[in-house]
Amino acid sequence: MNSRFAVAVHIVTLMAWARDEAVKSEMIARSVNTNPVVIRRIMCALARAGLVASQTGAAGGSRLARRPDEVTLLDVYRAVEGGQVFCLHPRPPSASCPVGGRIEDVLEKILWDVEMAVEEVLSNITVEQILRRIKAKKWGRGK
Amino acid sequence: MNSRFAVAVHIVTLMAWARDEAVKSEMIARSVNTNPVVIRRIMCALARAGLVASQTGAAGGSRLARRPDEVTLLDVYRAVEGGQVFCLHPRPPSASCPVGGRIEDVLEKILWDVEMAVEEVLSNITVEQILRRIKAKKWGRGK
DNA sequence: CGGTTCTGTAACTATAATAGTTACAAATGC
DNA sequence: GCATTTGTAACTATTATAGTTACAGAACCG
Repeated sequence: MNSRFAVAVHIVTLMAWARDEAVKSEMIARSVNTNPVVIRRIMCALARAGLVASQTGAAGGSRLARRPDEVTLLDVYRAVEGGQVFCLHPRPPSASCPVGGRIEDVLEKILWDVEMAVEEVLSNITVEQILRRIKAKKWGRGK
Repeated sequence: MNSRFAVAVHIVTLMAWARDEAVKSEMIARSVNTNPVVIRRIMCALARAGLVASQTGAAGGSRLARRPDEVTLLDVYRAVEGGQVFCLHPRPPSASCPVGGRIEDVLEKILWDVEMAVEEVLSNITVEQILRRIKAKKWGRGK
């Protein structure tokens, strides 16, 4: 299990919150409660996918490259997550067994269906919606 | 990523294939191409969930505890997989940030929706169906 | 220009999960 | 009683993840 997806959603939400203002990795790191380099690594993946744009130098930082309602969680998922939720056997099953020789094809189709179901859910949530949900939540300013 | 789910499906399929005959971990290990202890560990999880029944001793082995059409992949998934597909932040976000203080609730709901979608797909596939799909596949007896 | 402030990235460490392995006690059937 | 098989502990190897330090290069500002 890894938390890259959760952190990536946190990042894009912060940038949507900041509107057109550039956000620095150090500020994001404080909000996420981690190291700035961890943020920059994930940010880099988001930039490669064209979701955010970063600028080096003084007054640098990152901002969303698209409108928040044009970025879905599927975009974010694909940007930071390698591939599949589940994986197949680490070593190929025995080809001389009637089950072992054919199970991989069957499993592959099932894992594909699972993957599609996950992506369907994620594709229907935009960063804009997340921001709205956050703003709708009561917030007494923690400590 | 882990392959426990794939191996567990392989195991129950082999047992469905074997009908009422007890299958030994050593035979399963050959088909899966791994060590018998790896099989027994996963088998143990399946037994704890009531999906299979094992017997020690000579002429021992394991068999399905229910009919193949009464075991779904959701049962298998729940038996061998701890919890969620994705997870939240490793360390709690800053409570003093308007986004950090509220993002976890929002994310939790989303991850829940994803989990439900995965379980929905898995709950609609039975071991019986897997066995049928395998039998339907051409098989020239590998090497 | 020169200093300051950022990002991008390499390199390293620590931690944890997974899989694989050996070993053996306890259970079971013959 | 003896052979066989599970359940489980203990250990190793490998890998992924996260966290950290360090620094080159870009960009702004005076």
